[in-house]
Amino acid sequence: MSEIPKLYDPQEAQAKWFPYWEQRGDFNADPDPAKPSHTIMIPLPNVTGALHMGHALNGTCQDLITRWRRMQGYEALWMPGTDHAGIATQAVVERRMLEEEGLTRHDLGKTTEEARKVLVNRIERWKDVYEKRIISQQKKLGASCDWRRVRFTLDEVCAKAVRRTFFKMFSDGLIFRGKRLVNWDVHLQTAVADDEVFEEDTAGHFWTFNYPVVDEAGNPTGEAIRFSTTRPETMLGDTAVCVHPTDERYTHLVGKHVKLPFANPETRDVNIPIIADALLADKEKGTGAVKVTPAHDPNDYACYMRNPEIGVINILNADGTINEYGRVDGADWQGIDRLEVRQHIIQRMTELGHFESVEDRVIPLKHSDRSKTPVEPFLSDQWFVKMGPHTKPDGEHVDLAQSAMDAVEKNDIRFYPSRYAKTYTDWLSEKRDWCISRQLWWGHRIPIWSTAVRDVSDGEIVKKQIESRNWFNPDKVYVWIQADGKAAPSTKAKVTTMTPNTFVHICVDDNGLNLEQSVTGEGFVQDPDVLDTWFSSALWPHATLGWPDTEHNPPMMLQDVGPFKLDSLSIPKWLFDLVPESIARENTIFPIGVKDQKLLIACAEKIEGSDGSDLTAAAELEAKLEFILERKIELLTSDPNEITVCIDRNVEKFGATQTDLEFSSPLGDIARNEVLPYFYPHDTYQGQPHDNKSVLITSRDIITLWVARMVLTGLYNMDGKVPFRHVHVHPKILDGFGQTMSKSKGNGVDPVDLIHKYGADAIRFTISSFAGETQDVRLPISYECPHCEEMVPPKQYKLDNATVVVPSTLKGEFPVPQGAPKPVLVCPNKKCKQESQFTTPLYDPDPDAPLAKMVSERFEYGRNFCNKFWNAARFAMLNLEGYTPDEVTADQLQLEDQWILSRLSTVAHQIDEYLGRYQFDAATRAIRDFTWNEFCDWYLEMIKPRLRGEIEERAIAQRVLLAVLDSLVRLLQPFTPFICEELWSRLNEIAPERALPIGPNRLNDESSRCSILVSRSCADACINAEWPALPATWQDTALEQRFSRLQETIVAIRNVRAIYNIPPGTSVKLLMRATPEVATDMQSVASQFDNLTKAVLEAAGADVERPAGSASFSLGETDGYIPLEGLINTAEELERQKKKLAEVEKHLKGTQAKLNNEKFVSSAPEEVVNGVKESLANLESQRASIQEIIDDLS
RNA sequence: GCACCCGUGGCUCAGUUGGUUAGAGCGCAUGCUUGACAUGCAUGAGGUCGGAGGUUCGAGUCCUCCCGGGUGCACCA
Repeated sequence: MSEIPKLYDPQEAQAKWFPYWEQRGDFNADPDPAKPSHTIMIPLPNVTGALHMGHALNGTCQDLITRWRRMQGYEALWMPGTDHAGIATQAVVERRMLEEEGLTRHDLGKTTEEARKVLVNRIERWKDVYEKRIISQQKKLGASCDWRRVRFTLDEVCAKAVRRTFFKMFSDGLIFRGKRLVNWDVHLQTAVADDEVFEEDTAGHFWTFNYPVVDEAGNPTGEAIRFSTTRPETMLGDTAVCVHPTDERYTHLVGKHVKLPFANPETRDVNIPIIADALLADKEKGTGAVKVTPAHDPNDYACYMRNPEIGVINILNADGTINEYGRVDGADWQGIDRLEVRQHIIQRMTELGHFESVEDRVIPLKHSDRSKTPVEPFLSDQWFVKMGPHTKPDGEHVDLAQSAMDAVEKNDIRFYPSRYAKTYTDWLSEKRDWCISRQLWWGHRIPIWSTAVRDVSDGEIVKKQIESRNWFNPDKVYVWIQADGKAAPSTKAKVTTMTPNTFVHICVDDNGLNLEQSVTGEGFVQDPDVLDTWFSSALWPHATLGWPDTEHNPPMMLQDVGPFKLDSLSIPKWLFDLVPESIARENTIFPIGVKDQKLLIACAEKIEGSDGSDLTAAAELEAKLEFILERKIELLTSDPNEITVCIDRNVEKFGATQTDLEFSSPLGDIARNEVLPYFYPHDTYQGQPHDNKSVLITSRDIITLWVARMVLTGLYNMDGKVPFRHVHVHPKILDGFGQTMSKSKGNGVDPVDLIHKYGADAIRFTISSFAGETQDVRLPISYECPHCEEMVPPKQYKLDNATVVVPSTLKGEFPVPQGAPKPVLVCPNKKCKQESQFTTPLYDPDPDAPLAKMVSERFEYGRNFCNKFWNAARFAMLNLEGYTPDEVTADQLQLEDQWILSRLSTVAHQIDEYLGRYQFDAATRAIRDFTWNEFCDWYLEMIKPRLRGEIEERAIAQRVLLAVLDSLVRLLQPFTPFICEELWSRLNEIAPERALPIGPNRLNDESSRCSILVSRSCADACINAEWPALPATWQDTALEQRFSRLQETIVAIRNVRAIYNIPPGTSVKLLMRATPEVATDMQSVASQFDNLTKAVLEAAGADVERPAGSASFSLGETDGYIPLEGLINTAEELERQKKKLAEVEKHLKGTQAKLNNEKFVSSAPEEVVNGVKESLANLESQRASIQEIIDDLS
């Protein structure tokens, strides 16, 4: 065996064991009817950027559960992947493009379609970089995902599911076209979602104007109606003035009109109605009258929906300039920016005498997160999914939101902690229709082709087109004729009527014909928009398992798997049989699947050319590719099926795409998707009852956006089956100031930096100790000086409206003045005082200069624990010389053995309970306390004499020690997998056969001579080892109580030793007064007093007298005396005892009062009363003892 | 405005259905250089559980109000 270093080296273990697991296929999960399944779908990270602490927490929880279930015998799938995150990713790439090249997306091609292709291409490259980085970060943390199954929301598998779902919903009439006010970013010329908008208080003005009231002929009546606005330019789009129906100032005007002072009668009505609407107008606010601009204000739009006769006028172009409605009476503002037009209008209104007043006001203005510019409310056509009750064309009733609420109501899905069910239900109960179209280029393009029918002859042409096309197949193509002004879809459209002002929308099923080619040029144009990112991520749980393909398992990606053995992969047997031996030789090549009667083969380790040369060397691979292909084909010409070869790392070079890597059988009856029914929650699998556990582990901010939508699409697509049974919501990680961590605040910590400093196990262990049920964890962070590793605390810095975090010892100014040097961190360590850069959102660091990383000392918790555990194992292994595996019987066990086994069983059961409720913090504490405070501090110390003793007692101690250590390594594997695998391999080397505690016998059954520990050989790897199932009967409360009496006594002796400063090497005498039973018990463990605190038990019994000049302690049941003639200061000892007495008397008083209270005695439960009585007796006995000592001393 | 969460020793957090003397880690103090571990060992100090009421034999735990911190959703002419 190699030497065991004193310090655990996490980096070495990480480098060694992750590739080991991956190559062995330990993370792989494939359907196995003999095993129950456990599924976790990763909350897919965005490819926008690298992972942060929140992801680390999220990943740790999932990996913990996955590893735990895997050891318990579940086929545990943790599905990895990433999200294309439409708007966020496109915005990042566009912003970089603009900063670095001065290009907008429109500059990328001559036509929009061309530019679109170029942009998407660029984003794809960005995605490749970050996807890789994200996956490598996750692997560094030890994530045991089935990495063969990595999915991306835009890949072909997900795209199929998206198109099928869209078609299904469309033909069910659940998808419709409607108007909606969006937040329009005039700078990026795109809509931004509500959650991508931030509010900023901006200095603005609050103008009051008036509109003259006119009579029916349009002549002024002399009256005017006053109103206020912060955006005067919207007057161009006013279509009404609104008052409250009970506002007596205005009731006589309702139904009359006002004249827009300078409106152009050629483009619009110049007289607009005065309407009453209680929801819009508020008597108390402003003048009580409000102008209505439906196209540019959400409330006004809602008012218009209630009063459609007033009409809508959109006055803006996409770039924020005013459109043709800017051509007004006496001026032309078309093409001028809205803010400039605002000034013109104020001036014009003033000239015409309609200005009343203006005041300064701070206005909360919505800004785009992406461009940081103000957004404009902008009315546009969007696609929606109906969330509430709906009748499908076939008459069936659906209610997507309701179905998702019911699933939680019926407990098909449970939230942990349960309070989050409320967030979920509250949001769903609004049943607000889901706007699914986004004006972006990066995403799933909406599979709709449309054309407008302007007049009757147009309609006839389109009608003939549709009817005559051979591509029209009612099952694959769904046509929706959207009549003017009608938002909801008609019933399944027959192409009969084709009235003017109609839109014809065609949606094609994924398996339908290629409409793009068929209809392009026929007047049909594909919708330019893409789908909301959440539309594809909502399908994640079933799409990644291959839905809607029922005939093939989802394809897998083999990436960087390295050399592996043929038999280590879970390949269906039938496929295995197909491989000719000549291909399988050297275990280097294995079949991947069959496609179009072609066998796909991957080779991994070494391919020999005919001349014996190694063709797998990376540099040579490409050049000799053709040769290999030919060679293999030639080799197999006797086979009726043609053979294609593909290589794991470079699939695409062989002309195969990811989707070619399909597991499918050439035999018809096996050709079905097994992965979906096995891993998606079903109660049965292959006709047998099936135990599937599945949990979604996520943070609370996406309960609505993501969790709710996964449930409703899951129920909709999967015949009413929920996508997961549990939802665990974990806390958020905040910085030391209590703010969320983010790049823009400069307080984001890169988990990889932490892993580098403390080790992955330490990070995992610390993180899981945070993950409790009460939300939000503060993680104070520091900058680490790159020169001397000094920790530099952060401080907050207010910058404009944002708060950023910067080092507290800083040289330089914020914001950085033009041309001035960037601020730098100055190390506060007097011996260092060197400067360095630091992570900040304020500017990019120079790549060459040293950078202070962000770390947190909190992770020493985990690091120290790992090291402690390492050394405990080290101690055990150093003491295993001469170990022989054999049975241990109950009567061979010492007190400490029985105790540690009782504790072990208790803790193992606790861990199962806690993990089952996702209480990671409690589980972590339990295993830590056991390992450190019980196993190390007491058990190891107590068996040291036996390990140095005679052969027989040494052998028993070794066996029990090894059994406990073995269980401990297993129990810790989910928490700290790397160190456990390292220890496991060392244990397998030293003691391949070791005791696995099993068996039903009670430890305290002295008459039993049955073996309670049975040796057996262990699994190769800890990751696959059996999870400890320790008999609950080993837990022995009485024994644990006996043991704590011993512990308390030892602590009391140590206390005396510390107080009187007795050197560690000096022995003391100990006398104990106790009941005969306790005295006997103490005598039986007398050697431990000597061992643990150098105290020699001289006497124990009921009649032991306190020797003069003794230090004393009283524990209620027992009193102890340590003769310290000469050492003891009588006055000090007296003082100490008096203090103790006062303490005891205080508690005694309270306890007596309780028992004197008749109501307490009569109404409290019996065991509580008995407990108090016991406590009283104990206290009284203590008081008596202490009093006696005091009398003696004074 | 509505909803949810949090406030426990200097710091970060536990505290199960109310029930004997409220716990831990870090930090602090004192003492430990020989074999598992100073990323360690031993001992100790430090808390009227944000405030005020209430329910109860009994409240850190339940109820009401208030104060402070956070989050989500709505709204802001």
